[in-house]
Amino acid sequence: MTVTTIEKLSQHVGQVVTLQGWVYDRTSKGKLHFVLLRDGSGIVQCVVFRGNVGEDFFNQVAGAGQESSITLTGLVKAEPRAPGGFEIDVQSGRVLQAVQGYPITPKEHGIEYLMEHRHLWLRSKRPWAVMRIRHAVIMGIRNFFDERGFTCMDAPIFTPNACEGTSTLFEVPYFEQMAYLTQSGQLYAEAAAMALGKVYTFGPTFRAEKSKTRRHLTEFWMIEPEMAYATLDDVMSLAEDMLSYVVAHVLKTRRAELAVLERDVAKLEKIVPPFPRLTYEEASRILLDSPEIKGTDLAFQPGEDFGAPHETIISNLFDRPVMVHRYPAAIKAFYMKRDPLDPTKCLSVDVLGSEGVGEIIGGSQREDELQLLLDRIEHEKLPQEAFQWYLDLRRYGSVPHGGFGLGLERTVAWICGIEHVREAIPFPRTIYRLTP
RNA sequence: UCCCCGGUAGCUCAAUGGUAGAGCACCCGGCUGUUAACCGGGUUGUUGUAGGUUCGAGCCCUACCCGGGGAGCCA
Repeated sequence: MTVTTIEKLSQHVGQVVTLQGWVYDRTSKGKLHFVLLRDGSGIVQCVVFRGNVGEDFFNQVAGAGQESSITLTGLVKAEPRAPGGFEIDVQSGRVLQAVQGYPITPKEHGIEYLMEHRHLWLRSKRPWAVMRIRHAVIMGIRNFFDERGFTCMDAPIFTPNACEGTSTLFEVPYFEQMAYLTQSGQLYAEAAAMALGKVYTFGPTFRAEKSKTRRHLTEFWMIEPEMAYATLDDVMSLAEDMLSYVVAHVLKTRRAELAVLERDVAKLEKIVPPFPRLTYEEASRILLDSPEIKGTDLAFQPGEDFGAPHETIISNLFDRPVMVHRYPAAIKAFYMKRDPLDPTKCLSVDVLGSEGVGEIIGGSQREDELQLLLDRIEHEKLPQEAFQWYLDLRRYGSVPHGGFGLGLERTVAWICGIEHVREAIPFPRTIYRLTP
């Protein structure tokens, strides 16, 4: 007898197989049960006739509510009446645990209730699809960098100081001193790039910002490639190629999951290079002329950073991600290199996801001249002693280099077409949620 | 930190200041093709907490707690 998984059933039509899973839903009709069985790889309808399995097992299934653990053995049939097109004609089985009163029913639930039961909610179709796509995104990213000769070099999570100095950090006791949870692996990625040329970090990142929006988590995963001998153009090309590669990988391997989420696949199929590139100045002119916000509280102030509504306006003009580059240096981080053609600007880029989802990537060419970097650190009133090791990178063999940071959950949310990043991570951490 | 919204049965929600309700879930019975099954019957309440106003508060007032949406900041 073959033990298999639901996603492989098409290879077993006409055979007797055993499935190991849980009752996703059941409807009973006198002498038969329709058991929707899920096993993590998918969901399949199993038909249990009293005449085929015997009184005993039939009655056990009758008492097996949602999420009862159960194994079923039966004949795999192609069956157009069944959801998914396949069906198991059950011959025997075993109820490991009969469950009554599973808290998440097929009916509607509020988000608070679902978040409170996230450990169980993960079993439902929608989180299942999102998590499978999240995995495909991660695999796509790793394959992309691997194919391009990047080495994964993860940065520490305990850090001695702020890397950008501005964001709020989580402080934790570290023996006799205080440490901070990392808010970016970038400075370490720069050191790694000087050692291995092309590298990326892939790890959790922590921001103690008191943000309460659909785009924010206090703990999220970030991918940060960094390349020696790279310019801003190289950084933008890398971002464009990587996003296209990842979307193509998801389209190739996660069609069923996108269908569960009712994602408009045609919109994803348009995500191919080249992405539109706008300078900050060009984007500013669009915003200043935008009738949507002209004269309102949201009106754009030249020289300022873009707010979320501004990003949405720009992103909605295109059918693929937009790269906005050369922001004013004054509103960007100290390590970003000035534009030699306009020293008020820096060689930075933000990539705004399509369909108005906002920023998914922030990157730049880094300042590689020691003195200019020292000037910036002083100007920003950052503690110079904390950056001595970082400054060494400019003392010993400094080269032009750059990279970016990609927010994994924002990317997954964008590809899945879901509203809120909290659904793009298994156990979200937000300002008011630390459990489960 | 600021602005807005919410908290009533296990869940989703109703309820002019005047007896706290429905659907679903759950339990019992019926049904060999269900897709959120259907039909009949049944069980379910510290109205977030603490005060206050009132003859009378789920409803009005105050404070607090919890959550949701947004701003700022960011990925």
